[in-house]
Amino acid sequence: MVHALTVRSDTEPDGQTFLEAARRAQILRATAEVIAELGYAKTSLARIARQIGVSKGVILYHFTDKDSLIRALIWDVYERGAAAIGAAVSREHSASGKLRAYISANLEFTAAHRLDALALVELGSSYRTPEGLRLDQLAEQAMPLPHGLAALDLLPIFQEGLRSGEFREFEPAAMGIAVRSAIDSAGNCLSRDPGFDVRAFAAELVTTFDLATRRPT
Amino acid sequence: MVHALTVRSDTEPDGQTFLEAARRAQILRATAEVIAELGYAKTSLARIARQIGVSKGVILYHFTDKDSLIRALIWDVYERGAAAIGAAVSREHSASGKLRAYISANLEFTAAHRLDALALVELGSSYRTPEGLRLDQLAEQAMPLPHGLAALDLLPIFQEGLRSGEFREFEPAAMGIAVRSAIDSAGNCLSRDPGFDVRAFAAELVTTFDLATRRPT
Amino acid sequence: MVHALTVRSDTEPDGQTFLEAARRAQILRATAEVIAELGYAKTSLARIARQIGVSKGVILYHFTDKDSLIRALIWDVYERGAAAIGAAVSREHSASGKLRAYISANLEFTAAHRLDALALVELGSSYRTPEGLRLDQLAEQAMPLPHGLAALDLLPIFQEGLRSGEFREFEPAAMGIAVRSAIDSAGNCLSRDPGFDVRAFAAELVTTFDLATRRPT
Amino acid sequence: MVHALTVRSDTEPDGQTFLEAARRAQILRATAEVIAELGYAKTSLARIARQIGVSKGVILYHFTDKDSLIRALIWDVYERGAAAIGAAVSREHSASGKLRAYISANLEFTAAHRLDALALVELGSSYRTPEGLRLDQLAEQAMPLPHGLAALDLLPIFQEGLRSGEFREFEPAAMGIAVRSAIDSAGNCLSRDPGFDVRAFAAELVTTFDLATRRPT
DNA sequence: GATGAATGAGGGTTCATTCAT
DNA sequence: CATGAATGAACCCTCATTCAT
Repeated sequence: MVHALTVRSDTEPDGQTFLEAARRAQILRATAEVIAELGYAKTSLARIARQIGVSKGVILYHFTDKDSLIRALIWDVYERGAAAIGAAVSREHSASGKLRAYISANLEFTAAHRLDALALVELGSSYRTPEGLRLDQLAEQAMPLPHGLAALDLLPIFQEGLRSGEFREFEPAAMGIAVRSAIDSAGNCLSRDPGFDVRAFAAELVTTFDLATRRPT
Repeated sequence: MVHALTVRSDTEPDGQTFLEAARRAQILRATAEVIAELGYAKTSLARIARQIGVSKGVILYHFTDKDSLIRALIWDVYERGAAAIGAAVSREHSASGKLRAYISANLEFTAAHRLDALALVELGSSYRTPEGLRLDQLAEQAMPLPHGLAALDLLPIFQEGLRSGEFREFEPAAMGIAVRSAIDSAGNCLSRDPGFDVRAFAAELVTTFDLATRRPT
Repeated sequence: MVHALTVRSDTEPDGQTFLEAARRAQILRATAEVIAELGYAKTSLARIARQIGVSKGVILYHFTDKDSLIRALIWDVYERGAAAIGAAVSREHSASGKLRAYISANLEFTAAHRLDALALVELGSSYRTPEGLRLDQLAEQAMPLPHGLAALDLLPIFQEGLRSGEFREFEPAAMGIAVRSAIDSAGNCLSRDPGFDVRAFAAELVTTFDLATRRPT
Repeated sequence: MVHALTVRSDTEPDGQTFLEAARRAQILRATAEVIAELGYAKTSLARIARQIGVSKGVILYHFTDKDSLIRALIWDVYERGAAAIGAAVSREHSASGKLRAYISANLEFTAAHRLDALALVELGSSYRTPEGLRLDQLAEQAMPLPHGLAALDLLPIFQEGLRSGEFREFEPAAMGIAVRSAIDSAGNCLSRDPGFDVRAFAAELVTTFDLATRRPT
């Protein structure tokens, strides 16, 4: 017992307790659940607390702010998503291969982490920082994002394909918008219809954007 | 004064005064302005009233509810949009022509009515009915929508093209999602970057989805 | 009735209704009461509202902020106090006469408006602006104060008496502190002991500081 | 561990450990620091704990209450102040000498222990017991105060001087208020202007109240 | 001795809504 | 028609305090 008190083997390198980390994870999960179910506008700390069955204070004990809670969730999902997508993309060597991998990996992540994906899409459209910035504007500047996030950027892929002649001539920015918005729609579809087949949808998108980008032979 | 209240000699066929209609239109416009500028979450009746320079009560006199105000705005924009788009689509006779017209007309409407389009996109992602339904879910069931809204439905176009063999084989629902989400993105782009060239974007989308849907020769 | 609706004779030149002004005054009074009784730290909007028997919202309807409510109270009392004191001081022509008038008028105001004086003293020591400034620091810079407030400044009186030789040599700033703090103490005394004789106290202070400042003959 | 808890071989006569006393002193000091810097209203246990770099619990382990912590601080400063002042006063034999000593010693203490003096002044105006009593009211009844505190009482000095004819006729209570409030102002001045010259101020006050009290020759 | 975790009361504030005028 | 006034619920947040470890 003295041992336990002094050695503190329950302290992690990053200064967080096991229990602390578990609580944070639990809260983040509950937050995603509530956002996915009710939408961000109706997501209150009280509602999140009720989801877990604790008092409101618990949340503010583990996260300084409502805002920082939301950002932690964003970061958390981004990080895991970017890692998966980045890995898949970098396994491919042609631009069209990378595009296919990008779409597939994105939707694979959506399928595998429905709740997170849903929450993120909802946040993408409804969350604003206290200063009024949207999630994507935030990503550009204020919030330090995981390195792998670069993997979420389509432009390098398009530029590579355009340079190599693999792709037909098109405006990369516009195509990027089309691809991303299609991908993000999957989350919405899922929330409307739990039976929505994300993987089938992925296959359709892959073909669609393959045809839309490839230089006709 | 009692006179004015009861006789209502200026009553229109549908039971609305001229002035009444003007006020409603003014309020709807102000609502769109505020939503476009601040986002739906920060759109309060007080803020809308301030936009016009009247008291909050005015709004609730003309609209029973905040919710019914929002629905009226949605209906209003839908109606005008659907009319324009429906007309453009019906001028075409081939499925691919209709698809091109659909995309162009949509974005033309966005370009011509930035405020309305912006507001509608914002509402599409952030608004929920008191029962928790989203705009599109609402469209499907609860709210009686203008007849012309069917014009917003892509599926008939796709089905026609698939039946006639003009289009390659694809899943109409998935393609519909891709097209609609790409179109709706224009509103977001516009709100983030006022200089965003909607018509150039339209041209890109037309080509993109033409290539994506046409049966390869 | 039509008359009443259209003419709106109840609107004052400054844009405030009679009723509005009355409510504001009532709220200000209640605020002073609560501050005087419980101290600023325990003065909450809820408590003030309860004092009047209305809901919290009423207060925030008439005053944007808790802070602006407090400032309105400060301004209100200052203005009336400064007017009275300034008038009394300017009726005198010698420096020592002005000092006597200054002390007397201050305490006369305290005696006549116990609640206000008490609240102001309490605010002087406990209130801080959201940025952390005290009342006197606020007076120096941020808040536009009534013109007559200059009347509250002792330094000109001391400087005049020193220049004319009417006063002995002393440090005006230090003497100012002594005089003001003695005056302000009356409020505290009053709150501790409702029977405290402010006017007798005033007479003592007049003599005390007369002796302390006059050039000995 | 159980051992350490039960045996307490390092227990002092008054039941306090050496370490215990040191912790208490450290906490009291931190409390004074925070109060002096932020004012009593913004002084939370969390803030005090952070000042030392410990958890909130530590404070509540050593002091049952926030209130008892504050009282302990008051007592502590009073005790030391009263000792210094009492000693200085008792070295004088004339009433006027004692008054001069009283003023000088008070401000000397303020100058020497700025933090403590500042905290005490702040508490004097902002602290209230849970029952709503102010510091001075508390001193009169509720809190057992160090014996030496009587040294802080001016009345005996005044009464002595009045009886002996050394002082002119005046109301001792009123004069006491004037003197004490002037002295206490030094703390405020110090917190507003760190460069405030307390000793010069002391000299001014000594002269001022000497003139104000002495029987004119 | 000390910590981290959790609670619950209360604070200020926003806002849709109601109502008398 | 329109306004001003008021309400009450909900929201985010702070903080003293309790408790198991």
